[in-house]
Order: sequence, then structure tokens, then C-alpha cells
Amino acid sequence: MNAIGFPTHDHSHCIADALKAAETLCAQRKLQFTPVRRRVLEILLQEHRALGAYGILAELAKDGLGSQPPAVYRALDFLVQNGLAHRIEQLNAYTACVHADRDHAPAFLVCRGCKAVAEAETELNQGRLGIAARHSGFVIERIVVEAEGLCPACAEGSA
Amino acid sequence: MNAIGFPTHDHSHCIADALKAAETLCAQRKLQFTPVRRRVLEILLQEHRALGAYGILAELAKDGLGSQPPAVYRALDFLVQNGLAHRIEQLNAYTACVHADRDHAPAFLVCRGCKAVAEAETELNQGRLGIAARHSGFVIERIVVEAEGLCPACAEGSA
DNA sequence: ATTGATATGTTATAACATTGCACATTACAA
DNA sequence: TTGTAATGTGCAATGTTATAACATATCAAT
Ligand SMILES: [Zn+2]
Ligand SMILES: [Zn+2]
Ligand SMILES: [Zn+2]
Ligand SMILES: [Zn+2]
Repeated sequence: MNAIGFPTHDHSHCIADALKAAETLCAQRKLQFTPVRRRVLEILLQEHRALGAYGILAELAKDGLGSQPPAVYRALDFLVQNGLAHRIEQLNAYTACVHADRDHAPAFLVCRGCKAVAEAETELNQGRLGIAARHSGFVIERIVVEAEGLCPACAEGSA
Repeated sequence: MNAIGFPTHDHSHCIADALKAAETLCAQRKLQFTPVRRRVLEILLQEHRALGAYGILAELAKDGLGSQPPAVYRALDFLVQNGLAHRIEQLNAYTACVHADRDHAPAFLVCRGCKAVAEAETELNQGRLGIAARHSGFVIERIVVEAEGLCPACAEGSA
């Protein structure tokens, strides 16, 4: 699938591939890809959208995999920590990473209409902010880049 | 003062000037710069840091200017709406704008040590994300750019 | 068997944010 | 100046997101 933009794609493959990749990655790094963690990733992969922790928790609960907030937050911590998912700060929500294998600084297009999220990449010390940082001796460790706007479908609808 | 970086500066001027500018701006746009709104901006201006809504509320309450959450959230909405303050998404917190006069797309350096915030500028359709957006027909309306890292002082301390 | 490391379960609470309604103030035009 | 609409405030309740604190389970290495 194309990570950038809002193309249609074979989503079942998309999910299966990502889960497979996560398995491999966890095996390599000797991380435990437990049922809860796997299920949370699966839930996130269902849609290319950002889901809130409590929404995910509701799904989890249906499978009897945890009913209290810490269950989902711990799984999300694990996934985010290991690059399998990302937090969308402007929504206090989470989305599966579309290329968890490579190390990357993610950037997002977030549709305010349908809440769809597309992941792109950025550089840590790019542009004016990077210049400002170097100028002042600020050391950038992580960068949040999230564009809010309308995806083609939603722009069409509101036109 | 220098908006970019973490220089020392005459902070009392900094505050007075910003308040004056806000007054002027509100007069021009026929907006009501009420005591609550003024005081919240003043509180934000005290430090070049991000403050949480409830922290601000506590200060407000000391002056008898409101004791319930809506008081502060309304004022913050007003300030953010009119470009006098910005929301730092990664902290769920707020900071005063350092150049509220000009229309701009703000970007931030946020120190994870001392929570200091420096404001810089960015462009709406910059870099790879802009390219991705144009490519897919996504219309960017707002962009969140927040770098997390260590300011010179904190980097020194942790070395 | 004991220990240590990791993951999970459970309860409670902190922190952030909004809704709804009544009342007060301000703006503005008749 | 007075009526009226728009805007701002006070207050109570509620909703949403996130973490603290403590207990238990599992499993592997000693
Ligand atoms: Zn990613
Ligand atoms: Zn959309
Ligand atoms: Zn600004
Ligand atoms: Zn610092």
C-alpha cells in the first residue's frame, strides 16, 4: 500500500502484513508480542484512523483481554515505544504505523472530517525549526508534525 | 526579545509589550479584552513555558476571577482563536504567543527538562508533508509542529 | 525452592475538557 | 434613553484521557 495519501488498497493484506512484520520485529528484538499487544495493534490496523484509548479498550474488553484503562495504556506504550504505533497528539489518540520496520520520524495528515490518518515522513532537524534549534543549542530528540485539514473525499463533500 | 531560542531578555518589558499589543489588537478587531482574558494572558506571559488549564485556573481563582474550568477554557479559547496564545498539543497545555500581531503558523521547541517553550515559525505546506498533501489532494488548514528535546541549560545539567 | 524479570489484574484517582442553563454585561439601533 | 440581541460569566454536573499504587501471575535462571 501507499503510505502517503488516501489511496484505496487491499486492506486485508495491509493488516496481515503489518501483523506479520510486527511478529518478526518482536522476535528479532526478543520482545513479547503478547495477546493483548497483538490485539491492540490489530484493532488499530482495522482502519487507517486514530482511535482513542477508551475506544480500543472497549474492543479489548469484548475479547476478555482487559477491562481497565491500564491494560490498553500499557499495550499502547509498548507499541509506541517500539515504533509499531504512533500517538496523534492533536487527538489524544493512536494509530498503527504503516512501516514499522524502518526507523523514522513520522508526520501525519489528519482529516478533520472523517478522522482518517495518513502517515508520511519528516526529518528531525528540518526547516526553520531545525535552524532555530541549532542556533540556540536546543537538542531535538523527537518531533511532532501533524497537519489538520480535509482529505479529498471530505473536501468534495463540503464543496 | 528573540522569539527563537532560549536567550535571556528583559522579561518585564516582554510582558508589558505583549499585553499592550493584545490591547491594541483587540481594539482594532472590536474584541472584548475582558479582565479574565487579560489576566489569563498575563499568567501565560509570566513565563515562557506551557501551563496547564488547571494551573492557570488556580492563579485566576486567587484573583477571584473565576473558579470553574469553563472560565479558563473560555478565556483560552478566545486567546488561541485570536492568535494571542497557542496550545501545545503534546502537553495539553498553553503558552502565550510571542508575536501575536503577525499572522503565522507557529512551531515550537519544547524542553522536556524544564518545560520551557520557544516559538518559531513554519510554513503550512512545507517539506515532505506538503508534498504528500499536494500529491493526494489533501488540503492542509493547520499544522502542528512541536519539537521535544533539551534546552541548552538542561542539556548541560544532564551531561 | 528461591529469586528476579516481565506482564497483567484491580482499584482508585489525577488531569484535562465540555455541556447546559441561568444571570449579567455590553453593544447598538430604534 | 430604552429595548433588544449578542456576548460574556457563574455554577453544577458530567465526560474524557491518563496514571499511581498495589497485588498477582508466569516463567526462566540460579
Ligand atoms: Zn510510522
Ligand atoms: Zn476525510
Ligand atoms: Zn505565535
Ligand atoms: Zn530546559
